[in-house]
Amino acid sequence: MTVEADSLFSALAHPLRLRALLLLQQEGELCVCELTHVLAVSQPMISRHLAQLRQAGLVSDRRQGLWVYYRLHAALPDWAQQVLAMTAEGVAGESPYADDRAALVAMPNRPEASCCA
Amino acid sequence: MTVEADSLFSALAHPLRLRALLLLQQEGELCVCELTHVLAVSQPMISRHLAQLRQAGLVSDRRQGLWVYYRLHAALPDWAQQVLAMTAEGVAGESPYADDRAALVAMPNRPEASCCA
DNA sequence: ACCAGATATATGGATAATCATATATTTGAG
DNA sequence: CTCAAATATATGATTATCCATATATCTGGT
Repeated sequence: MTVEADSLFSALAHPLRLRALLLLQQEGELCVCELTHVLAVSQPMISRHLAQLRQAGLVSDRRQGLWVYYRLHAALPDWAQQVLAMTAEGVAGESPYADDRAALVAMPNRPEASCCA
Repeated sequence: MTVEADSLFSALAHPLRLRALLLLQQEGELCVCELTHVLAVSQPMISRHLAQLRQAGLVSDRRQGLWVYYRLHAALPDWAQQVLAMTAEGVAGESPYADDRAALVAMPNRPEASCCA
């Protein structure tokens, strides 16, 4: 009941938020600078959309030094997580989703946090 | 590739379209008058949203006498159908989705087509 | 002619993009 | 240690764009 279906789907309705959520679903945790780079948008723009996702209760953020890391919210209902997982899998080969993942891997100077666990 | 993820999720972003699609997912086929009654909106309004779903390739329609029946499009990718099924299951107990199904069952004078198969 | 359904147009309200600015944290000079 | 600069992110405010609704009208089938 915490997260309504309406909130989830209006969040997913924007291409940028969809791409961001699918990335988070697959990567676990990403910082703002990574999302900015991969999605190739301005910093205020990604920040805006992340704020929306945060306010909708879909993601949670954590500050570590200069960086802020986002992940899917732990309280996301199971069905919602599965919706994301299924979508990620369904569109895995398509553009721009496949390119996003490639761009992430290719990104130089990623702040670690998950690189050398 | 026929149906993009973007189209699916922008369709789902409107509460009315979400409810309609979930009903179709569960019921198989419904006519416009049933959707109008259950969702309690004006005829032009439901017609407009159904037209959007049709143009997005999410549903197909079939005329039978006076009535027009809608169903999920047969060409919907598997993952998209699963997204709908999973959502339907996930919100089954919640409002207004549970009420919608109840209203459908309680509706008087439904055109048959699926009542006495 | 009557009924179910579809569409056109106009209007109001929400949503997004943009630029500028603000906050938090770290780094380095003195 | 303190203060200024630099970096990462967030937020205000404005403008533009899109989307939904309402009313009226049209079409297609009986």
